[in-house]
Amino acid sequence: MPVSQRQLEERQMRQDRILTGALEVFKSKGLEGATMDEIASESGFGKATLYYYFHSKEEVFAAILENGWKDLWASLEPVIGGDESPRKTFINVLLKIAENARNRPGLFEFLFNAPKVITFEEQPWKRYQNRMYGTIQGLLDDGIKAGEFPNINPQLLFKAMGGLFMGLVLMGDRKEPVSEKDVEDLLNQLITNPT
Amino acid sequence: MPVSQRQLEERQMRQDRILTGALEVFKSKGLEGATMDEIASESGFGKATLYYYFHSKEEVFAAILENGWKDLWASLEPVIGGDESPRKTFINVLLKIAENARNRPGLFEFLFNAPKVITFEEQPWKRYQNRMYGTIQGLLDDGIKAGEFPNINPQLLFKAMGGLFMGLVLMGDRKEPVSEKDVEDLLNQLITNPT
DNA sequence: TTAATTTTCGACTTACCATTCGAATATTAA
DNA sequence: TTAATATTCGAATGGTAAGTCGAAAATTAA
Repeated sequence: MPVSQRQLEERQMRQDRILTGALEVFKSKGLEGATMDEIASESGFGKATLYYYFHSKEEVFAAILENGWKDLWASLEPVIGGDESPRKTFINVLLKIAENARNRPGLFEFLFNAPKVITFEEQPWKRYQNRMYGTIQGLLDDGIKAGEFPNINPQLLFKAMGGLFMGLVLMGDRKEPVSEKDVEDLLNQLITNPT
Repeated sequence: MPVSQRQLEERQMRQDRILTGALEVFKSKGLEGATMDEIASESGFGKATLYYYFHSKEEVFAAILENGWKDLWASLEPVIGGDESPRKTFINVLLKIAENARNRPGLFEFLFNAPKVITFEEQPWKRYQNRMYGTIQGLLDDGIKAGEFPNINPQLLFKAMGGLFMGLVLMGDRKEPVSEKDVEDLLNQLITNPT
C-alpha cells in the first residue's frame, strides 16, 4: 500500500519541474536574489508546495548541482572507461563535456559558476566534481609521461586547459557560439606539439 | 573655507578603508550575503557612517569594481602604448595582468567573478573592462594577420586565451600558485607555433 | 461510498537587514 | 571662545522574504 511506482515517478517529475523553474530564477537572480515565491510561480506551484518537496531554498539549490554533476559524470564514464590513449581520451572527454554544454547551456553554466557563490561546507556534488577533475588531471599526467602533450608541469597544464576550455564553452556572452569543430581544431592546434 | 586639500585626502582614505573592509566581506559572503553591519565593523566604523560616505550597499559594491578596473586599466596603458609587435605586446599585457593579480589577489578575483552576480544595467566600470577586452582582441587580430599566432578565428583565440589565462590566474584553489615564469613558458609553448 | 493518505496552497509569522533619524562629538575658522 | 561645519554613531523604521500552519482538494484503496 505504500506509494506505488507511478507515484514515485510523478513525485520525481514534480521535483524536476521545480528544479527547472528554480534554475531559471537562480540564473537570473542569483542564489540570494531568487525568492521562493518567484520559484513557485515560475514552476507553477504554490510556495508551500515547494516545501512539501524540499526542506529549504538551499536544498533546492543543492539539488540542482547534485543532479547536474551526477548526470555530467555519468555521461563521461563510458568515454573514460574506453581504452584509447590518454591524449585521445582527454580530447574525447572535453568533447563530451562540450556536448553537455550544448544540450543544456543554462544548467552547464550554472554548474561551473554557482559554486563560487556558496560558502558552506560539504556539498555532496563536490564528489562528482572532484572525480572529474581528478580524472582529467590523471589523463594529463599520463599523456605527458607518454610524450603526447607538451612537456609542461601537469598541474599547470591542467589549469591552462581547464581555463581554456571554460573560456570556450562558457564565455557565451561574446558573439557567436563555438562549434564542435572549432573546439577540435583549437585543441589539436594547441596540444599537438610535443616538445 | 570649503574643504581643505587634506580634508579631501582624509575622506578618500576613509572611503578606501571602507572599501577594503567591504571587499573582505563581499568575498566571503557575496553581494547579498554581506551586511552593512558586518562591513561597518570590519572597516572600523559605525554603520551609519558608511552611509555618510556612500549612498547604498550597491554603491559600495560598484565603487570597488570601478576603482579596481580603473587601476587595472591604468597599469596596462603604458604596455599597450609601446611599439612592440602585437604578439610581444599581447604577452606583456597578460604578464602585467598577472602582476596585478599577484599584488592584490582578492581584488583581482573579485573583478572577474563579481560581475556574474550583478543583474542591473550600465555599470561605469564596464567601460574599462570593454576597453581592455577590445584592446586584447585587437592585438590578437593584428597578430594573426601578421602571422604571429596560430591561424585560428580571432574571436575563438580570444576566448581560448581569456579562459586559459583566467584558469591560470584565478583557479587558485588547486594546489600551488603560478609563477610568472610558468605563465611565460606556457604561453610561449602554446602560442609559438604559427601554422 | 468512505476513510485514509497524498498533495496543494494562500495567509501568517518571524527574522533579518538596508536605510533613515536625530542626537552627539569633533574639527575648523573667526 | 564660539558658531558653523564635518563626522560619527546606535537606535528606530520599514520592507522583504524564508519558512510554517491549518485547512482544503485530490487521489487511493477498501
